[in-house]
This record gives sequence, structure tokens and C-alpha cells, in this order.
Amino acid sequence: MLDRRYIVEQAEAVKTNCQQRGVDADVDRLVELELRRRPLQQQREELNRRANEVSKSIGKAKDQEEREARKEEGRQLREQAGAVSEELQSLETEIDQLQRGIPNMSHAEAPVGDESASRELRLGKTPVPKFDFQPRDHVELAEALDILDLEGGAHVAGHGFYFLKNEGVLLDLALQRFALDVAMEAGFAPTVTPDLARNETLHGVGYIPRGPETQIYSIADSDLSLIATAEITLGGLYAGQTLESDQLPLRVAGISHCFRTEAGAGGRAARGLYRVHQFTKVELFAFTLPEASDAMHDELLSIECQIFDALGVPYRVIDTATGDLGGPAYRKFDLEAWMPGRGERGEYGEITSTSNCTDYQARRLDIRFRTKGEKGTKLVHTLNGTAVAISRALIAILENNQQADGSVVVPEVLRKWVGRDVLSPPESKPRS
RNA sequence: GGAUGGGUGGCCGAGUGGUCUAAGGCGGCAGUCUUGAAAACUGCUGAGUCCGCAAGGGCUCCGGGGGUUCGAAUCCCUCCCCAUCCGCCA
Repeated sequence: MLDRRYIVEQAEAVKTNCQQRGVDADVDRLVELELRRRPLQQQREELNRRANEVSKSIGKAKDQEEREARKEEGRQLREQAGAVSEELQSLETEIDQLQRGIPNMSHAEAPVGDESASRELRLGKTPVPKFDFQPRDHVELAEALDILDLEGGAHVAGHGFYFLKNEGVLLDLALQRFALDVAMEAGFAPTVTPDLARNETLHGVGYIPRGPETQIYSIADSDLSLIATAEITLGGLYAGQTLESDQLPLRVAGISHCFRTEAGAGGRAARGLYRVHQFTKVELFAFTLPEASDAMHDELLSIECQIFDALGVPYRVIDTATGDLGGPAYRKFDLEAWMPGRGERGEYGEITSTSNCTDYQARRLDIRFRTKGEKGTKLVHTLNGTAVAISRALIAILENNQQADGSVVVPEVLRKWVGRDVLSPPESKPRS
């Protein structure tokens, strides 16, 4: 969330920002409540101060009579302080709710407007393939290759679940391993994170575990939820901590399963692996000094580009428009891969996303840093980015690397783990 | 899952109702001594937040939340976490 003082002092800028992001937030109301809250807080502190004084004097009281009189005085002061506290508490609750609804400020260069204003920054190294045949979509390809079983997934868990089979599994593991190698090379510490987290942690990172719009599966009779991304566990891991400035930047790569209800995705629910309830993802996460987050954001983006250039996937880089930014993001770059089987004649589809959340997440998670020789602490900046989300990467690889006979060329960097250069439909496989 | 013992500042650790303004140690910073360093000695050394131009002062914080009391690190309830033992188990 944003700093409360900042909201009060820069109310106009905050309002403009909300407008540009298409967020309906009552900034005026928040400012009004906050300005009402402050004097009350001072009032309570003054009452506490006097009560503390009285309490201390009781220990030193001369006689029983004086003791009793001071006790009564203390009782009354505490009672008054209690009453002020209650008023304060109800204001606090409302302010907090309003504050949570206000998105992060936006980067000066982020394009302003709705989704259509998003700007294409550049293209990846791999050109969009030209086929002299009618390209198939990934569902058709994968089922013919016998590497994906959507029906099986639906059979045991419902629509949106799937089995990966045979080389599909090898591709999955190869993608994880390849992305992890690139991340480690760039200094990211590899982790496998829990796939569940406390609801408190979800809130800290900015996810809402329950409610009609939620993307989150929650576990009945517990305060746990299935995570939608390792961003949740990686951010939560450092919640409440104060890091040393010379530890920063801190780079962590987390492998996890990701679970999404896709509630409200309704009609947009795409075919095959595009919008699924569970997938595996290697996520990059970084904690930086405030002045270093823009550079780290570029670094995350360049790692994503490096990965998909190496995989031979054609993509474009999108500088996401303000209206399409998630609440915590200050700026967001997406990689959209060319998917020849998507839509009528192929379409771009999002495969990675990297956000600079500045201090917005850190404030709620209370992740700070201290600099040697300086007093006090400051909030770190947090950033996240997709190294590889397996299901969508599979779509891009299968559809771009397909050949006329329905076979698929395995990206060179994955071959050592997949164990073959080309995947062919079983019918045309030579019998062994 | 059951039993027991724990959770205190950057770290270790004392503290079982009132100078806790949290002992002591380690670490860190500054100084003295020294050609320099080390050692020794001396002093300083938490965070958040509010008021204030500042100097300074207040409030809150001893795992989280709630309670008892004029007063809680200390007593009570509850949750979380850690350790050990038992049970179960890949």
C-alpha cells in the first residue's frame, strides 16, 4: 500500500493516478478520516502519558489513602484512553480499507490509458514463423504427440486440469531446469517453495484469499490457501525482516505450483493450456535498494528475454498501460509470445510478466533495510518476474516449432534433458 | 496427532506484578594509548510513530491477538512458531 502521509500530502497526484489506472478509490474520504484520526491519536497518547505517570507514583505513595486516590485517578484516565482508542480503532479500520484500495503510483514512462494504450517496446530475436501449411494449435499437436491429456485432467479434477505425459513431462522438467540455470547464472538463489501459504501472507503480498472475485483456492477449515504464484511465498519469506543494505540486491528464484480459480474468466476461458487451474512456474523475485529497482526491473526483463530468445520463441515486449497494471505494480513489462494456433491466424499471448512494486508490497509486508552508520531503516523495493510458466511456454514452443507432419522440433537448449531433437506423433514413430 | 520445555534488542542471555529508563556479555561505532594495527581502557550504541525549525519530548513495541490490574516481559485465555520425546508416515 501507499504511505498514508504521502496520500494526504499528494492527494491530487494520487487521485489522478487512480483515474489513470481505472481504479475507483475515495481518496478524499481517506484524507478526511486520516486528518480526523491524528488529533485523536495525540489525545490518546496524552492520556496514556498521564496514566503512566499516575501508575508510577502509586509504587511510591506514602500511605494507603493516597494510594487508593491515585488508583481511582488512574482508572479514570485509562477509561478515557480506552474510549478514545475505540473511536480510533473504528477510524483505523475504515482508513485501512480505503488505503488498501489505492493502487501504487505509476512510473512516469508507463503509457497512460487502458489496455489498448500498452506500448510495444521491441521484438524478440526469433522471427514469427511462416508456415506453408495450416498450423495446428497446441491442443491438437500435443494430443497427437501423446504428451498432454486434457480429458484425463477433466476426469479427475474437472475442466482446467490436465495430465502431462511422456515427452510432455520431460519438456516440463527441461523448461524448469533451463530457466533455473539461467536464473542461477544471473545470481538468483534457487528455491522450491511451499505451494500453500497462510492467508495472512497472501494479504501481505496483495492477494485476497476469499470473496467472489478471488483467484485463490482456499483450504477449508484452515487459514491456508493454495498459492497463485511463488511471489506469495518468496515475499512472505522475508516479511517482517530488516535486511542489511550490503545484502541487497537479494535475488531469489522460486519453483512452485500455481493454482488459480480463474473465477470471472468465464467466456475468456481459452482452449487447452492457456488458462488452467494449475501449472508450474519458476519465478524470479528481487529485493533492492529504492534507487536500484528500475535497473533491477530491466535486469528481470532481460533474463526473461534471454530465456525465450534461447528457446526460439518469437515474442514482443509490452510496456503495460496504467489501466492494466495490478494494484502493487509501479511498472510492468510483459512478454507476449506469438502463438500461431491462437485465434484465426495466430495471436500474441502473455507468457511472462515482470513488475516493479517499489515499496508498495514492502510496506504491507514490513520488509526493511538498514544501512551501516545510518540511523533507522527504510523499506526495500520488491520486484517479481516470470522466468517460465510451463503451461504457456509449452503452447508457444509447440505451436511455433511445429512441422507439416505434426512433429515438433525441440528447442536446442532443452534437448539434453528431453533426449531428442524432434517429437513425432506415435503413428510415425519407428517401432522399437 | 500426543507430551514436555521454550520464544526477551543485530546476536547470546538475565529478568516471575511497580526506578524495566530490560542486567550482563558479544558484536558495532567513537575516543585514549600506539609509527600503524592488535590488546587494554573509556564512552556511545534498537525499531516504529507523533509533536517540534531545532534542541528535545511523548506514545507503542519482550512471538501474534485478547484479558486481569492504577500498573504486565512477568498473571490468565487463545493462536503461531521452535526444540525434545512418543505415535504415524513417503
